[in-house]
Amino acid sequence: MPKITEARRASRRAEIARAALRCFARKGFQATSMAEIITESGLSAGAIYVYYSSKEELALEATRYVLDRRLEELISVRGEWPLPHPGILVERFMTGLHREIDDLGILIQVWGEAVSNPKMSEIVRGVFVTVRSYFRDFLEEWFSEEGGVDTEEAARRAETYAPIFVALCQGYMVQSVLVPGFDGREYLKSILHIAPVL
Amino acid sequence: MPKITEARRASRRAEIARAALRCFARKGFQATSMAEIITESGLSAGAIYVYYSSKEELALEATRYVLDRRLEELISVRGEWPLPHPGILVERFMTGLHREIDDLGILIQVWGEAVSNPKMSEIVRGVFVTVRSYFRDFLEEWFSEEGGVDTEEAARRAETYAPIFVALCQGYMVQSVLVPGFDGREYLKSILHIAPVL
DNA sequence: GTCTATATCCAGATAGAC
DNA sequence: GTCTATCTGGATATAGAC
Repeated sequence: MPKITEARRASRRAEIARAALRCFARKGFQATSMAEIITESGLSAGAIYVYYSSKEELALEATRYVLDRRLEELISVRGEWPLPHPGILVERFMTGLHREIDDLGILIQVWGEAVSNPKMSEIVRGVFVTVRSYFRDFLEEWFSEEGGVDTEEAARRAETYAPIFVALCQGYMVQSVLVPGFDGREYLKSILHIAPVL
Repeated sequence: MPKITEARRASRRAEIARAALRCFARKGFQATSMAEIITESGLSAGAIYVYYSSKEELALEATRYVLDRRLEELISVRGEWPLPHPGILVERFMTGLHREIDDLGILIQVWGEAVSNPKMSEIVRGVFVTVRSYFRDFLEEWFSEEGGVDTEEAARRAETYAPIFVALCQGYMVQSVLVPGFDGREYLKSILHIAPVL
């Protein structure tokens, strides 16, 4: 049983997770040592292990910490009128990302880690599916309102095109991290000129 | 000076690189130990270190090995008539990928590694830039032939839209690796219905 | 709860016989 | 060139004082 309040414990955990994230962003998950996280956090080995039982648990919690905050913001952009072009959603999503995460590289690293780590993979998959649902729901409305098709056809198209918009977000992230000189603003503008039709 | 022929040496290096890649695909770069690579290759520690001076050098060479083969194939799809929709290029690229690399996950892991490893980053950047040039050149032709615009405008649009098509390839890879149930065929088909316009 | 000090293990890389 | 055996450093995680 803990001798501190639950809130204090949660706050300490978050503090440690943030320190770990800064290290992970610099060197990646595997290449970051506990010693580095300990230094970055300003605490000691003993203290860290009171809150996290292993480096892996810490990595997973830190990852959830970043991704979940991202999703909260994403969901807050619904119910608007008139419906903007779906590309606008990509733009907002990316702008929000830049505002909250100074280093998008950590996300690319998380994907890489997820490839060989089932727990990480589950976290990532959850995020992708949520984002895809979000685009699907929006597109369904959009096709209904702007596309002049019945609801069934709108739903079908939405289901089909949602992964494309997810991909446009993912591609933005990859290129903004790994291609020096990538012009994000131009990229986002171009998406607005791409219209899904059938 | 080597006591074996250069060809034999290159063949051994490639053999080791392939063994390393199989390990990397399973566990990622950092999590793979030299002991695993040694076992997978069927050789011994001493033998490996004759051909590669460090694990890092081996990882870089193995990465180049995969990516370069990919690019060769990509470049072989030029000069066709009539010009197909640009989305067809994405389809061909992805189909080729699946044929040559059984596990696309290794590519996602390479991106993640590249985030914190400058040498890896340079390799990846080179590939992305090459692919982007390829799409740019194709789009320039395509806008000229099909878009009914002058060459200058065609060049401008090509430059603008190329990163979008690169992103569609990247997004395909990410989702096919990390989203169970991702329907690649449907995804590629949908791209054909998305027309870039200005 | 937090610290310092350390046990324990396993990694990458090398030495030297063959 | 290839092997076996091993050195050496640094990693995670723990013990025990405060």
